[in-house]
Amino acid sequence: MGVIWKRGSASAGDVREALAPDRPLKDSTIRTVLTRLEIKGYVRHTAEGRTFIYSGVEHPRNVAARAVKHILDRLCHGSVESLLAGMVDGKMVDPKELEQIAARLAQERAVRRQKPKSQGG
Amino acid sequence: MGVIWKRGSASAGDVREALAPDRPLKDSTIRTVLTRLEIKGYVRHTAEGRTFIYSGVEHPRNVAARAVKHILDRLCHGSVESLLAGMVDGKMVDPKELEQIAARLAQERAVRRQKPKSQGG
DNA sequence: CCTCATGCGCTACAATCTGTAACACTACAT
DNA sequence: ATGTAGTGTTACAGATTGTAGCGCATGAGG
Repeated sequence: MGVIWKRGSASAGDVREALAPDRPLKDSTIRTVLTRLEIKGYVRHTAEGRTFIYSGVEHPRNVAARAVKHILDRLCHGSVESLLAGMVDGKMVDPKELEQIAARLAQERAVRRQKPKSQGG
Repeated sequence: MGVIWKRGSASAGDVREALAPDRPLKDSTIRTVLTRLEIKGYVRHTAEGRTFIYSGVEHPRNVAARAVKHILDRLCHGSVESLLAGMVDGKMVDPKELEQIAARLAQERAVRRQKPKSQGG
């Protein structure tokens, strides 16, 4: 997945080359994994000539968001506050920074509300 | 895990009873799972007479925080902002609410700084 | 002391997931 | 026709997960 996300899309060969320094894998290995990922719905492919080009079905950020939601529900009774508190506690985020991020996010939303018919998406 | 976290601690029997309505499992099944959890370090037990009382090693909130950190690193290049943006996007959190939470968290930290020698251990 | 119920340790077994790969077949370039 | 790159199919070991049986020890009761 990493490789595909980093590059946007990639063929089996591309993935193989990208991974090669770390893990010199056989061509078939890569393809097996790619196929499995596709079966699970994480990637999709289109044929470019006789070569399959794989690309992620979803933005990693969305995948992340869903994963976190899952954690949230299972481990924090759905409370975002509890989760963030835990992260602050574990020094994974700085509360000050968090405030700024939250502010930016809120403002962004506000802007989007103001002009909801921007032709994006 | 859920049962143990909800109750703080529990014996195999307790867990079994708690789970029974949903999934009527054999006694040995529960114990196997509990043992496995212990091997993996998620729970710990103390003997109460001949009965083992299991309790979680860590607060679920900490477990959650670590899990999220993992996601953060793998899927968001470590950017909290990206993650939260994704969650706002997916309507998992409200940015307004996020601001409030961040504010509370920041203040909480500030307070803790001010009187760092509160005897809470 | 003998017997019964309760709870533990150990072992088991199928299903699934994960990592790795070989082999056979096809299509394109020469 | 031949070689090469790329595909589909199949395989296989190790780990994880869900579920459970069996035998042994120990406390309760007679």
